[in-house]
Amino acid sequence: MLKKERHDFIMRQINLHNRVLTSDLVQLLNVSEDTIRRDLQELVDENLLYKVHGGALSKSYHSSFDDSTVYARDSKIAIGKKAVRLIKDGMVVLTGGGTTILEFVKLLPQGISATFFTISPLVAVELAKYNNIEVILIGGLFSKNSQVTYGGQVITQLSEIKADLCLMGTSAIHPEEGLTDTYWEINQLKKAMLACAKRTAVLCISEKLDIALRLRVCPIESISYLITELDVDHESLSRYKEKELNIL
Amino acid sequence: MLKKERHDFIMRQINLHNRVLTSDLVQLLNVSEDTIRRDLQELVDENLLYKVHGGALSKSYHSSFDDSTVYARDSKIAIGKKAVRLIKDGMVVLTGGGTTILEFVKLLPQGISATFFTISPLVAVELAKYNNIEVILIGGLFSKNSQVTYGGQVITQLSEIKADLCLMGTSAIHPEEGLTDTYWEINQLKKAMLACAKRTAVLCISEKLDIALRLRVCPIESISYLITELDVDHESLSRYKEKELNIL
DNA sequence: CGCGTTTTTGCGTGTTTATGCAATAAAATA
DNA sequence: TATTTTATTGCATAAACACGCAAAAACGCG
Repeated sequence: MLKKERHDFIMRQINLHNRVLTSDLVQLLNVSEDTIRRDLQELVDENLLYKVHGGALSKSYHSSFDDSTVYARDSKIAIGKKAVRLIKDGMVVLTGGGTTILEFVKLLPQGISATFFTISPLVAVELAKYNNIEVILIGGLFSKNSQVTYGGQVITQLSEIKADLCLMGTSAIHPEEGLTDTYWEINQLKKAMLACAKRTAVLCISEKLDIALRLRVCPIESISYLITELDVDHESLSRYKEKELNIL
Repeated sequence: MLKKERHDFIMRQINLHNRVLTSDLVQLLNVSEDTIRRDLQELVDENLLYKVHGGALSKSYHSSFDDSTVYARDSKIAIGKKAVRLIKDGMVVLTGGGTTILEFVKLLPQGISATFFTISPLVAVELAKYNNIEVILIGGLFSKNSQVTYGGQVITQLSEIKADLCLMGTSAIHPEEGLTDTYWEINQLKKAMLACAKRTAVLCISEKLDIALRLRVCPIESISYLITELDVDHESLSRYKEKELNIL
């Protein structure tokens, strides 16, 4: 492999993941640490990345990333970390859209190998950064509000999928009313997603607990996992605990 | 073997594999290293390839070096502006992916009303910013490299679409060889896209002119519009003009 | 044809580049 | 603080390179 190609490879990794570990590159490229260090140094000289102890970081990552604008980002990261624990190698996972799911994707471990179906283009793009994840984007009408595909075509395609786990964000959850939503189309969509997965995990920041909206997606019993940023023993969750769903 | 033949051989290797090693060429062509180096140097002088220590790389292989700063952005905006002129209210348009298409989308006039099918999630997200554009994302396997959906499912769905216009980016275009590409899946995809649109516009920055890659997508006659950043009367385009396709 | 010129090619020599190794220093981690 | 991990530095080696030279081939032209 030519040096230039190695540099390109490194830059791709950086642009993709915003970071690289020296040790990873040594393995991936099959060269000595020294070579990688020299490569990184040269890329630094060209002003293409930041070098840090253990690897390198993307330059753009620090300056221009609007991660901060995500509402309640810390909570969503906490939720994401818990959700990651549910993912095992070889799984077939179906995900919805939304910023919580997006944070979850960013927290997946590098080497993970799995198949992901998703109705969210942004989630697909983020998932594509993992080499061993197969990404299938479910196509259809694209919703300007929720930034996911929806409509009959999506539901038809969902009906052909059999997933081990479905991860979905939520608009509202209530101990008695279960999962609810405001829009008919999204409601239908969620029903279809639930139907095609063995188990479903609901990612839900605490402020959406105990709310019931107009349309019912499913009773609380249809959900396998409820993931919030709260401690498992937090009192807000007590009424959900009684319902025998796993709380993370 | 004549020098010219050797040069052609080298260029073929480059277009095929995006790279060549000096040592390989020495073996394959049975000449001294010096000769190969001289050959490569001459090809560099003709602006046909990129020379690096150990061999040479294709010029069109800009890799995916800088994701953050779109390569040749100005040219792509110029192309985008021209492409916008083709879009009329009420049209059904099919688009591929790539940065050129993305720039085009950003340049669309606000009020425009149309239906867009696309295989690119990023394009879909961008299109969603227009209130009167209906966006249909065609789903399927998601390609990590080209960031578009591909595969049998995509092609099946494409076959059910009838679009007025197809806009696609290009890897290479050549007056005799037509549209060509390196990857089988992308090749198939482009064929399917062409087949479902009445007319096709190819968005192509000038440096991709006169290049022929391994796999043929279609002859030049199947294309309706060729859009580059160059002036219509630029001499680089003269050989395309003869082919009676519209040049913008 | 003859003869000078240009082109092409390979070889020798010295230089530069790429890469790994080893010893040491610095940083992170426990 | 002790220990492990990661960095730095200098050095060695092999590969790749540049340059000049010379032989051979191709060319041009009277």
